[in-house]
Amino acid sequence: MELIIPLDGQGKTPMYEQIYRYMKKEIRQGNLKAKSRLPSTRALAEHLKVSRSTTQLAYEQLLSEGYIESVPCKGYFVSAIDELVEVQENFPGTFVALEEKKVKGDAVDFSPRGIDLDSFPFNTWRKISKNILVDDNKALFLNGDPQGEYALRESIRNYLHSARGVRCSADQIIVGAGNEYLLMLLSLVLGPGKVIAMENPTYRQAYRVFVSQGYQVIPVDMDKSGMDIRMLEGRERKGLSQAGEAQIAYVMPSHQHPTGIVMPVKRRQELLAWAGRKEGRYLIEDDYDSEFRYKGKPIPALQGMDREGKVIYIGTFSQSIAPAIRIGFLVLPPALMAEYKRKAGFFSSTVSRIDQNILYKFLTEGHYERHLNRMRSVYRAKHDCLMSGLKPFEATFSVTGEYAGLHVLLAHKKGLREEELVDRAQASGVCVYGLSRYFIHPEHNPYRSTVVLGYANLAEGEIKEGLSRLKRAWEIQD
Amino acid sequence: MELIIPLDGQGKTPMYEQIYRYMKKEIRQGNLKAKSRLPSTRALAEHLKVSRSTTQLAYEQLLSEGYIESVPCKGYFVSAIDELVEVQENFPGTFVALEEKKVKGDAVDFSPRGIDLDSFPFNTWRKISKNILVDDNKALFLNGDPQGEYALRESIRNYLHSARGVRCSADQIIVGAGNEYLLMLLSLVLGPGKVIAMENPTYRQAYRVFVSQGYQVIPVDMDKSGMDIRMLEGRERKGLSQAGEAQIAYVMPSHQHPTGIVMPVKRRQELLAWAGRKEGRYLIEDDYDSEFRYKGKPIPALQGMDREGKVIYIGTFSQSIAPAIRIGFLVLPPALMAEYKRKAGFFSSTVSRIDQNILYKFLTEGHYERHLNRMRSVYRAKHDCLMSGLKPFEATFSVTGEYAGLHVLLAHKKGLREEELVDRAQASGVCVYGLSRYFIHPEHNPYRSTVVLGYANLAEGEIKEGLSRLKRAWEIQD
DNA sequence: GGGTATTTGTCCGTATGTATG
DNA sequence: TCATACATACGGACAAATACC
Repeated sequence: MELIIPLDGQGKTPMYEQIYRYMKKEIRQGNLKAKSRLPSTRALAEHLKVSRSTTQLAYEQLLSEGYIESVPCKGYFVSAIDELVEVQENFPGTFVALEEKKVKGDAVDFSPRGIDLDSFPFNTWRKISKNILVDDNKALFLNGDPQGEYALRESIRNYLHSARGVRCSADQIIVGAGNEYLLMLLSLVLGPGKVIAMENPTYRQAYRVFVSQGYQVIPVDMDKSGMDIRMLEGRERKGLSQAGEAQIAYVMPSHQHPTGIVMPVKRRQELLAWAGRKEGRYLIEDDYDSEFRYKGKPIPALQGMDREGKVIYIGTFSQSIAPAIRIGFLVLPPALMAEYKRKAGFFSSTVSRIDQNILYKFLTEGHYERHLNRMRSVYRAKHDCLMSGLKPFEATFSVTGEYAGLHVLLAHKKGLREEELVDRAQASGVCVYGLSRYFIHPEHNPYRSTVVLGYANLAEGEIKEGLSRLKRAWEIQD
Repeated sequence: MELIIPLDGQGKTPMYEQIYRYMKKEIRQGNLKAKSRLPSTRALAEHLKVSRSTTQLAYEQLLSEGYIESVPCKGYFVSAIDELVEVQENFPGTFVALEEKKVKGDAVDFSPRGIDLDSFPFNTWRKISKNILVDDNKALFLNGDPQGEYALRESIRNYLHSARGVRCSADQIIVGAGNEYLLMLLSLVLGPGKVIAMENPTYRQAYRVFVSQGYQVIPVDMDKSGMDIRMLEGRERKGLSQAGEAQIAYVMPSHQHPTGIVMPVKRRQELLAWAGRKEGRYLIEDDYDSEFRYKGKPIPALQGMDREGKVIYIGTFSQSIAPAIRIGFLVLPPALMAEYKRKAGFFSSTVSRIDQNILYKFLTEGHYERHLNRMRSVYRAKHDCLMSGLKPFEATFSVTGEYAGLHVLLAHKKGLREEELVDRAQASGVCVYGLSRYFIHPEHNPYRSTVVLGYANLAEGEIKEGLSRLKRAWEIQD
C-alpha cells in the first residue's frame, strides 16, 4: 500500500493531526477497508520522515475514537465503522451566526429590559467555572437534587435572610431555570383552575404564563400604594367580566414593575390579612429588581412579615447578574412544600449542576455582594445622570419611579397620547416604550400618556444624547 | 502500586509541588523503598488527570535533590536516602484536606440510571467554556432566542439529520432544560385534557409529567415488536378502565426503555398510519439512548419516515454527555410549531446561553462525535464483559436487550419473584432493580421475575465481582 | 521443525514550543 | 519577566508475535 500523506511541517496544524485526519478521511470514505492493516508506526514514520511518536500519536487518537483497533505485536487494524456516527463538521464559517446583529443603528434605546453588560464579572465567572470543571469533581455529573444543590440553596437562604428579611430554610427553596419556568412549576403546585389577581399594569410574562396554564387572571387596578385591595374581595368589581373571586394575588411589593410603586406596610398587612381570611389563599411575591434602591433603606420582603405561611416568594439572578444566567428560585411556605413534593417533586432540576456550583461559589465567596455594590454604584451614576437631565422635562411631564429599579416613568401632564410620544421620539432617533405594553389588556390602559425609560444598558453619554434628542422631539424648553 | 495523592487543583500550591512533597514524604518515611520504581510520568499523569509535564516537573525536583534516579527507557527509581542531607524542612503541616471518601460501601450497584463518569471530557469542556467566557462576548448576556440559539439548533439539526435520519429545519427545534421540562412544554403546546397512550413498561418520569399535566394515560401492553397497536384503536381494550380513545402515543422506537425492544419497520408504518387516520393524532418519539448500539446498523428515527407531520421528536444530551448537562430538544412538526408560537413562544429559553454556546462548539468542533465514539467503545467493552460473564446465567435466566443501551434484562425462567431476586442480590452486596418500577401501575406488572442490570457506571472489575456475587446469591452453577 | 532475526505494539525518559496570568 | 501547565515531537528499551533459515 502506498500512502501519500501531504505533510506540512510548518503550518499550524500539528503533524500528528494531519496524519490522523488523513487516516480518518480514508477510513470514512471506505478507501481503507475494515479489518485491513495499517502500516506500522515505524514504517510510516520512516516513510514520512517523522519520529515514531508522531505516527504513534496519530494512531492513538484514531484508537481512542474507535476508528482503528490495535493488536499487540501484530499491528493496527481498521474497525468496522458503518456503525460510527457522523456528525456534520461545519468548521469555522458558521461561527459568525452567533453574533447579535445590532439593528438599531445609532438610535438611543431606553429599553427597560436591558442591563449593564459591561459590568458582568467575566473574569470571576470564568475563573470559578474553570475551578469547578476539574476532573475530580465527578460527582457533579450525576443527577442532582430536584430542588437544586443543597449548598446553593443554603447560600441563597443566607442571602435572602440578611438582605431581604426572608425567613425560610433551605428546604423550602426550589432552584429553577428562570422566572417563567418557576411560575409554571408553581402553577403545577397550586393546582389547575385557579383565579389569580394581578396588579395592572404588571409583568406581562408572568401573566402569559398563568394564562397558558389555564388560570383565570383578574387585573386589579392600582392606587398609589399598589394593588387596590378592595377589588380583591370582589365587592368593587362589578364592572369587570370576571366571575370568580381571586384565590391568589401576584404582587411586587418591593418595587412594582413597571410603576415602581413601593407597597407601604399598611397595604402589606391588609394583603396578608386578606390571604389569611380564607383557606387556600396565597400571595405570590415577585421580588423583582429589589437589589437596586437609591434612596432610603431597602424594604424587607413581604415574606418576612408573613406568619401564616401565605407568601410564595420568587426571585431571580437574571436582573442582578445577567439574563443569560437562567437561575431563579421559589421559596414555598411549608404547606405548599408538601404539595410540591407530591405533585412535582420528581421533576429533575432544570439548572445544570455546573452552573449551580458556579453560582454557589459566586455567592459564598463574596463576589455577589461585591458585584451588587458595584452595580448599585454604576446604576446610581446612570440614574443620577438621567434624573438631572430630566429636570427640564418636569414642567411637561411628571416623573415617577425614581427611587429604585432601572427605569423611570414619564407621564405627560397635558395628556399627549403615548403613541404620539413614542413615534416622535422614534423619529428623532430615540426608543422609548409606552406603558400600555404592561397592561393585561393594553386597550384598557387608563393612562394613555405615559412612557417608560430604562437606562441600565446606556452609558452616561448616551443618556445625555438621548435626552437632548427627546427635548427636540417633544419640544421641551430648557 | 496504588498512589493516592491528594491534589488540590485550585489551591495556592502548584500541583507539581504537591506531587513532589507527597513523594518526598513517602520516600523519607520509608513507604517507598530504595530501588523501587516510581510510576512513569505518563502513567502518573493519567492517574492524576494532569499533564505529563506536571508529573515531570515533580520528578525533576526530586531528581535534583537526589531522592530518585532516572534510568532512560526504564523509569525513575528511589535512591538510597540514608546518605542524603536534609536541605530544608518546611513542613507547613497543613496538608490540604483529603477528599471525601466514597460512602457507597462496597456494594456493586447495577444501576440502570448511571453513566460512565470517568469519561466526561472535562478538559474539552473547560477549554470551550473558557473561550466562551471572554469579555468581547457581551451579546451572550442579553436575552436569547426562546427556542435556543439559532446556531446551536442548526448544529443539532445537522447531527440529527446525518446520525438519526431526522428531517427538520432548525426552526422546528426547541432547546430546553431537560426531558421533563420539554415534555411539560409539549403538553402546553398540545393543549390540556389529552389522552395519551404509553408503552408499558415505560420511562416513568415521562408518565409522571403527563399525569401532572392532567393528561389521561392509557398503558398499552407490548409484544415483541413494541406497542401493541390494536389497543390504540380501542377495539381490544375492554378490560381496562380507561374511557377515552388515545389521541397521542408516546413511543421509543429505536430502543424502548426499559425493554430494549427495537420497533420493526412494519410496526412503525402501522403507527404512522394510525396517527394519520384522524386529525389531531400525534406520535411522540423519545429517541432515548439511540446513540449506543452494539450490533447491526443504527436504526433511523421514526421521524424520518413521517411524511404527514405527525411525529414529535424528543432527544437529549443527558445520556450521551452527562445528566448534569441539562440540555435537550424537541423537534415539532410544522403544525405544532404554529401552536407553540401561539401558546408558548414567549417563554424564555430555560438553558443558559453560555451553556448553549459551549454545547454548540462541542458539536461543531467534532468533540461530540469523538466523545460518542469513545463512549461507544468504553460501553462496548463493559457490555462484552457483562455478556460473557452472564453466560453461566443463561440456563436459569433469559437475557434480553443486549443489542443496545446501557442495561440488560434478566428474566428468571422458573419464575422466581423479582423481589426475591432483588433481596437475595442485596444480601450478597449487589444492587439490581426489578422491572416493576417501570410499569405504569407496578402492581399490574405481568412479568414478575425480571430484573434490570445497568453497567454504564461500573468498571469491568466491578462487573465481574458483581456477577460472581450474583452467582452466589442466585445459586448459579458455572 | 526448532532456533533466531525481525517486526510490532507498548512503555519509557527527554526536549522544546506555547499559552496564560 | 517568570512560574506553571499543557502540547508536540523525538528516539531508546522491551516482550511478544512472526517470519525465516
